[in-house]
Amino acid sequence: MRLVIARCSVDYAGRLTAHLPSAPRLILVKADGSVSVHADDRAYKPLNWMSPPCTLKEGDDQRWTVENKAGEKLIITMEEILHDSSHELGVDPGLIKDGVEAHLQELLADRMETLGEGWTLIRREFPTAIGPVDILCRDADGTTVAIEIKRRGEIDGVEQLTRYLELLNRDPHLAPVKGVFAAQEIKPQARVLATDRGIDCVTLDYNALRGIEDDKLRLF
Amino acid sequence: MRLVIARCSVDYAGRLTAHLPSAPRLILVKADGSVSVHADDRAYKPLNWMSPPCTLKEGDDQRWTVENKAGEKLIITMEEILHDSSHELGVDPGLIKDGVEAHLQELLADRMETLGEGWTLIRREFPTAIGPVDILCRDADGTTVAIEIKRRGEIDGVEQLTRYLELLNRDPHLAPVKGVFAAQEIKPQARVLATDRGIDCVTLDYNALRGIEDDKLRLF
DNA sequence: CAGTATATCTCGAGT
DNA sequence: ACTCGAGGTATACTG
Repeated sequence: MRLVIARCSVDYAGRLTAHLPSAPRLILVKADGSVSVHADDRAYKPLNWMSPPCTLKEGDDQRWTVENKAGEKLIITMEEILHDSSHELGVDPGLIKDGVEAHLQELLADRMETLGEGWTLIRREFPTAIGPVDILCRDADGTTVAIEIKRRGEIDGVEQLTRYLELLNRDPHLAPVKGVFAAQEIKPQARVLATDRGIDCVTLDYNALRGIEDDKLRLF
Repeated sequence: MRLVIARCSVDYAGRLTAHLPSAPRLILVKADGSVSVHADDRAYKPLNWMSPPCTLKEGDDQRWTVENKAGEKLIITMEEILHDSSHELGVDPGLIKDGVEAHLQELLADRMETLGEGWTLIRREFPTAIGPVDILCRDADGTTVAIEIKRRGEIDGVEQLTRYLELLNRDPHLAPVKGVFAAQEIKPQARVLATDRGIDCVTLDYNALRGIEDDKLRLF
């Protein structure tokens, strides 16, 4: 990892064209060849960047050119180098996450009765031609139910579930298939759309589901 | 801007919980108080971060705690400081962009005849209850047409246009309203869905549109 | 390789 | 404060 603090101007030409007028900035050159240009605010997003794989050519005229295979170019014109240091970091062991959609899916699949007495799992990630349905199950009456799970339930998720339901209901072995939209939080617009389409909405309590799971584990 | 290279472990507790085992990393502390943790790969996304506004408390036990108003916490446990430097950068003049959807919309609105002879603009950003339609116009027959413009046309855009068309066609003053999905590039699946719904697809040539515009400007 | 869904998405505009 | 849409989205995963 190379850290350069420099007064520079930057031009990007690729999916769009963009220009940064001259100012002092941080330029990060990483071991994978990627380059990013940061201002002194905003944690997440660089002002400009080139994702790997890409190659950096350091011209003798203070002009750095970073290019990728698609022909996108990032040109950094150095006007004054204020700091320049390099550091060996090695490969990062990576992030361990918890609480995402995958975990909600596992937890709910393990406790279908959360949705109602007598509900039973058919399978998780039920495959269809347009992608896997998060959970396919049966309700107490034996009716097939497709469940779409999101952390935050928005309109896109309802559209997605609608497409799955259309497809599943064409299969005479499965039809009729009902829909359940399950999320930790469901946006009002998504709820309205879902209800309008006869899709039930369920708010999932992540901590409660996890608590149940913990209790289960304690039994063994 | 403060640059710290350190062997550290990191814990985030907020919208999810996440843990980074001990390894050498770059920690960026910016003038707005934001903090980000970078590995030696990937230009765009930090391993971990806290967006502003937030406050950093540097404990005496090598433990940094960054917290925001929502109670999200980023805890960095420093094990070995390998580099630590600070730099004054000042406020960045900011990015100048060109070529985004807004510009496509302007260009197309100025040259409706790109879509066919006799096509006329009604208005850009035509307001509806569920949001503005990019362009509302009339074709050569006088039929109302709603246009959705994207840089890259994917399924979401077709769904969005479909919702607009449903709504617009309920208005007897406008109905029947046809749909046109216009983008620099249209994904095959989006094209299939659009065609299936009777929506025409148009590929926009940004450079050609801009060229026409440049010619126009040259006349004055 | 392309297509799809996710993201601590971020960010900005509009209400 | 909230919602909605756009992003050079990036990134991971699946066929």
